[in-house]
Amino acid sequence: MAEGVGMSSDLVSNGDLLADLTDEQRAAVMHGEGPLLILAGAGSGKTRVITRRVAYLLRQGVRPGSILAITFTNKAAGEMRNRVEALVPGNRVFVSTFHSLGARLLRQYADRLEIDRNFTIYDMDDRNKIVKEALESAGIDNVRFTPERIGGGISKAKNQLLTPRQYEQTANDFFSQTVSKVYGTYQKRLRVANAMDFDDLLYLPAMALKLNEELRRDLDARFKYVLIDEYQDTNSAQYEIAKRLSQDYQNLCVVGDPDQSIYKWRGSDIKNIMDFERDFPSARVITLARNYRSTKAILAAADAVISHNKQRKKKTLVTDNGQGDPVRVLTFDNGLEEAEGVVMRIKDDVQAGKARYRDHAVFMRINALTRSLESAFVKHGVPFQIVKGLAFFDRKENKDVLAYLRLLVNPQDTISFLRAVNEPVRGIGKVSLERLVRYAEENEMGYLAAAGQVAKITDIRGKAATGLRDFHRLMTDLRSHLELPPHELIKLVLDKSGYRKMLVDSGEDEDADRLANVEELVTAAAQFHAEDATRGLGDFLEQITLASDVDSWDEAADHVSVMTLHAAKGLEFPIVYLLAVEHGLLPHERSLAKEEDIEEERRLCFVGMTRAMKQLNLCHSRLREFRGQALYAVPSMFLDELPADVERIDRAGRRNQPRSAIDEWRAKTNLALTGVADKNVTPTTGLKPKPVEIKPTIPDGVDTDYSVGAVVQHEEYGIGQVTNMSGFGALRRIKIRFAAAGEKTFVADKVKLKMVRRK
DNA sequence: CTGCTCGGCCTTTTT
DNA sequence: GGCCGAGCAG
Repeated sequence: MAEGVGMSSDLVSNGDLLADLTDEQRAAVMHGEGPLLILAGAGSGKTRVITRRVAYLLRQGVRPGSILAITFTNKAAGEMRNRVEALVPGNRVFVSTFHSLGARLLRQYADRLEIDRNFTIYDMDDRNKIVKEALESAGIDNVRFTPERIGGGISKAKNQLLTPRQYEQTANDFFSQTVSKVYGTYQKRLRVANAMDFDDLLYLPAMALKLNEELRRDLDARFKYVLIDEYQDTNSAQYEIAKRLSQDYQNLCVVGDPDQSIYKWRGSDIKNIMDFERDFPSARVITLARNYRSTKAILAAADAVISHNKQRKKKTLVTDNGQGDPVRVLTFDNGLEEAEGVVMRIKDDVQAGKARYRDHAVFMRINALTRSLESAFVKHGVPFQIVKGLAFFDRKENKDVLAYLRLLVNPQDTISFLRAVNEPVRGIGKVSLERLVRYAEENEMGYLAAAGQVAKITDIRGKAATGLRDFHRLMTDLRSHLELPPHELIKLVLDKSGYRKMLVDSGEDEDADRLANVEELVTAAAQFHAEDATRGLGDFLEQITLASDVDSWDEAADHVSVMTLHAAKGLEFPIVYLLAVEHGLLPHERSLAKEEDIEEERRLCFVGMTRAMKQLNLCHSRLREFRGQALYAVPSMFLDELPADVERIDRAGRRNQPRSAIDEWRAKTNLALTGVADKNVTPTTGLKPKPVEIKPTIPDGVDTDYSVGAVVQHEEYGIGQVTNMSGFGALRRIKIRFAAAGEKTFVADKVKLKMVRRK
């Protein structure tokens, strides 16, 4: 659940905005004009304070249009918008992330900035492809540095507002010099494709505000009040935007907590918050130190850890909450037992009536660790949602269809052209495409336009030539329907491109799943259109690309939430499990070289710990499987920093457990695990625990016991019959044929159905 | 020239 | 476990 949801007072509708606030909170809400810095410790009710402040300003007569509120995720933006509207009905304030704001400004002021407003937003995959092309055209063999690393370098440069030329001046090591060699080419390639990467969405507006005084003045006057949440995680570009929007009207209110700065690696600069008073000498500073979220035990533990950071202003969180359960450190033998142990504990809790599934969250440092958990959840029939990296829109089939759509909106889009042109197969191979690209570049035209002139490209003949001509005709035809609502257009793409036919004809199970997924893409677009019919295909695509991981998180459903520590920022849960608190994972091994990086890892740990309201469990294993290898894992240094009164439970996974694979191994070899932690027992000699056989079955318990043939009732479409089921866990899809609406595919976990007749 | 398959390589965190 | 590139068959 989001921060503050637990406080009933947030449900005040149109009532007194101030009555239930502390003196400090009230001061922050009522602060009039001028810069304001709110240093808000974890759990101090900051979201609530910003929301109330916006509502307060509105009640004071400030026009909604002159308020700009910046949040860290689109989800947080939506929530704030709704809460403000509940407090001050009829007032829609502009709440957005920095990136969405940037995209909006770029499109709105496209003419003044001389850009094409139909630009495509490139995600990291797209970015890396462009980097790769740039590396190739610069003749740099990408053996030394991966496109990802180079792309990261370019990203950092842009976040620091360095132009290719400026960056060149600062490049004094081999890596930066390599980055410098492709940075300019990279930008050119983006512009040719009429594409923006994530960083451009900040870089270009920041530059425009810096260099175009007229535009700056306009926007400063338009957004007289600017509020920024999570200010400790702003980078230089975001800082520039904030500052330039707050020169003539210095009503800039920033909220943050230096102890929760966890994005230094992507350019965020803790100095922005530390130096706020220097940037705005008239700033008022309000500190919110009282914590309303956690028990004393949890706060003491979190405080003990974070106080080991040297680069830090000392501060202590206090709470009136009770002492609560002791913080637990759970030690497991291996990752499998850890996953099972955590899931079993959660299940026990729920079955004992102590908590609901939705009260639990499991955090981890890296996405890869979610996999073992997923199996355990499925095996024990515990409902869960992984707030994850590999999301719905990242699946191949959806990316393919989205490539068509992007190319429709922006015919210059090179990456999307290359993705869509031979999917389904049209007999256009690598060589023909290289020739087409060369032709397009020589004639300074888009790839799609070049495909339209394929007759002029003498070295493309036969199948490839026909395929390209067909593809160009297809896109021309589809483009004439661009004004259709997004879902209609997607259907048209699926039919006319042959993509649907390809999946239907294939007969592979996997392709049936894919078909269900692209059908669901249609549903998603239809929903998008239903929410606001004024938004078109371009808006749909933008929303998908700019959506953050937590945006897809369903906080209302009764399931355990699983996510990375980064995604957990800003959330709170009664019971929290932190997985794999081990040296090399938290702190991550890539951070071990520098003390300042370790401090960021410690802040990350702190963020995770302070999400917990009632109970906090820190888990680690003796053995960690990684890349198919089992390695001995050392407990994290952060565990040593905990206060003495934490409860340490060893071999926590043995409770309620069948004999584990490692127990069997131990019995067989007659060795005590702890005594042989050295090289003569390698994973290949049998140490690697055999995974307990886990079949991807449907979780039992929850209402997912539909089967093909069952008759169900849907609240919107009425009675229907289940015609197909596919996938499992969160990915489980159910296909239902309705009398009136025809066949629809749903996510089984999400769809609300009433069983009419079992099969 | 195209398209499929197999094997080697890498793996933090994200808008 | 997943992606890319090399190698091979049509």
